[in-house]
Amino acid sequence: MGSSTGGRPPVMADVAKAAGVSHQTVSRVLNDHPNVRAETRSRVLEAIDLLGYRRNMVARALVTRHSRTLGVVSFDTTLYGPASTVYGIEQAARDAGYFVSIVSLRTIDRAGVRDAINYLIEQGVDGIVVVAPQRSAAAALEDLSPGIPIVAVEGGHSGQVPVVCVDQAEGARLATAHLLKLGHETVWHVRGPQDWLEAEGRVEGWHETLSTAGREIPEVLSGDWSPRSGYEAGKRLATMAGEVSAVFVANDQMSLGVLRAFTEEGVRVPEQISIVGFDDIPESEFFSPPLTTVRQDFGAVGRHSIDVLLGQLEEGAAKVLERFVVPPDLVVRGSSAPPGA
Amino acid sequence: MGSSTGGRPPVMADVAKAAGVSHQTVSRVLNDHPNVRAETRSRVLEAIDLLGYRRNMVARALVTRHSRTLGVVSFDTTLYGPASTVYGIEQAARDAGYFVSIVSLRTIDRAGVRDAINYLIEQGVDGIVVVAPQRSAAAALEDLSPGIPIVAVEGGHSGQVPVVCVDQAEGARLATAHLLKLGHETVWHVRGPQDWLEAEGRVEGWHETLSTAGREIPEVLSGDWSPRSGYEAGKRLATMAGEVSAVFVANDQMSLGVLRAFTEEGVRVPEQISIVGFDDIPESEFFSPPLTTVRQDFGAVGRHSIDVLLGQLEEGAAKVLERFVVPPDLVVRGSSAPPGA
DNA sequence: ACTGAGAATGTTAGCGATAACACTACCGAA
DNA sequence: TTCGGTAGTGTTATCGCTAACATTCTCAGT
Repeated sequence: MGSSTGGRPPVMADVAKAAGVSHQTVSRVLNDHPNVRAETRSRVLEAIDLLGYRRNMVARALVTRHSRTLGVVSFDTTLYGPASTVYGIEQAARDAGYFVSIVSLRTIDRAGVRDAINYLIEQGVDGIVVVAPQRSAAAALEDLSPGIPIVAVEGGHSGQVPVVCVDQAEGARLATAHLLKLGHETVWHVRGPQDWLEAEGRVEGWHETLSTAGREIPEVLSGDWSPRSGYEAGKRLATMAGEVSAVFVANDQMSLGVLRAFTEEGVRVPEQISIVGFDDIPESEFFSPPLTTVRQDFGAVGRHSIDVLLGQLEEGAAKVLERFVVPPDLVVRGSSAPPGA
Repeated sequence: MGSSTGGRPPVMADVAKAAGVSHQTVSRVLNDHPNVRAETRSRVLEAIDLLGYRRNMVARALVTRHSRTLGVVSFDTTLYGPASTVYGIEQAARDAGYFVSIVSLRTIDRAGVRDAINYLIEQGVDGIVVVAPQRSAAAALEDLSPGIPIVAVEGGHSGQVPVVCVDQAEGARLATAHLLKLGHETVWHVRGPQDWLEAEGRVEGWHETLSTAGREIPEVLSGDWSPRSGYEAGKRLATMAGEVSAVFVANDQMSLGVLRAFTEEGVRVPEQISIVGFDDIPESEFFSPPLTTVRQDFGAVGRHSIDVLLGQLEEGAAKVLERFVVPPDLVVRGSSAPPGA
């Protein structure tokens, strides 16, 4: 590749010299300016190819004040939900011609989120998506230095930034109503961890559906999203097998734990107890029995968050603080059936 | 925040004026140069705080020629393996004071990988980690424009770049030997997709262990990592329940599918057939029965890849092209037992 | 008091690109 | 012929920072 540039990678001036034009003309070719003669353009392109020239985006970003890079702040991208969301965001960003820089927090707290955001701003990102599924993370969005567009995914309606999220309460309503419609007297619930907004939303939808239907509202069991915590909840539910006929579990991983506990305790699903999960991870279809669950469209969440972000970027700060809600779907499989079936 | 900078974000010169020093002194404070009087330093820091100044890393990168950003090229970061690897890389990079820019490919082919790498180089990353678990991706590393350190994770020994990976063959040996030791005559295998190096490595270790032990080598079944493909393989294996007593499945998701198929066909695990998986995803412990599997330490892979990359960065190109292998572990659970137990 | 070595600070010159403006052709209309 | 408009190109300034060198200050040793 690079010849006659003395070892160092070629810069625009080298291309200009090789093509016999000014560096500005090279810049025009690179940026598709209309006022360049076709012959000149091809001569420049030839020189670029010959020298193996690559534009220095850092220098470009310095003068244009745009890096065409977006920042993403997330939490534990090993979990299916966050991983899928981040993937969706990355794909949507790239389709829009943007790069993605990721900061994956180990623990989420106000300071961590704020630091991550500052870190990204220093790096010169044009906008930031914060995947903030926890109350404490959402809170961190309250005290923000303005000046850069931010979108929260799965965050609360903090009022400070636009939010894109799946309608958790609606998903819980679908799940609970499905079980009631099958004929169950009431529905038990294994909720997610306290600090998570998604867990709250699911409790809310479940609670609302039961009370609207005038049903008894059982004590809520708690988990931390992990299969193990579901297993523990399942052990407790198994001891109450007489009074429990249907359980709405706040995610699929915990559902797996509940199923395992039931299997160990000889509780048959769905004959004795029906189970509905949440997320529709790829494994759910192959649980024993296959899990009825609520599917979230993470790809849509990613795309919308990028849409909103780029909207802010292009239309300036005057943009309305929207709240974009993606509807979930119920996927019915073998883990739910009429009581005593 | 920012006052007296006329609306625009403050720059170093603004801080300098506010502190009554030159911008160079501000730079020195920011870069922890020794030759700054303590009193001056604190005056500068005060001004920084007062103005809400944030250093422009883009300008800094332009002059230092280092962005302190690393690029990661990956494939389908929704899968547990890649997601965990990327997470490990990101954490290790941040601990080392580096940012991470991610390009997540939808499909992996030579052109895609090369474009992604060029894309990242243009962006000014200091080095690149390519998570290239497929043969075609590894091939893309052959024809590389040099000039920037690259490390392959899970890639083949292409000879062009250093590689960090888990010893797949060793994991397969552990799994197969475990089943033989339990007393099984031979071990069947459900392999991963053709193009994947990990799938090849696992086949290799399995095959080698069987032939070393002088056992018959059964026909290999194929899957694509998905639970569904495991399910289909499981259906076939169930029809041969008489002659099959042990199966080594190339990942945990497929193992789940196999388990599901066996459950449907009334094949009991581990009484009739033992199963060993690979990966140790968080769900495996709660399968029915809990899955014996091979654990990969993705965190270690991430850390080592960053180590190698930074090593290249700091010690120049003279670095040896190493191959760093992380050993896997066997995790014994309920899905494996002596034959006919 | 004088000197010289270092510490502490300031000044100038880029990094590699784009923006803004200046300039040269060339065209058709007056 | 003269003029104005526009397509095509070049020149200069600038983005915000650090490197390199220049300068001033401080203080011990004579």
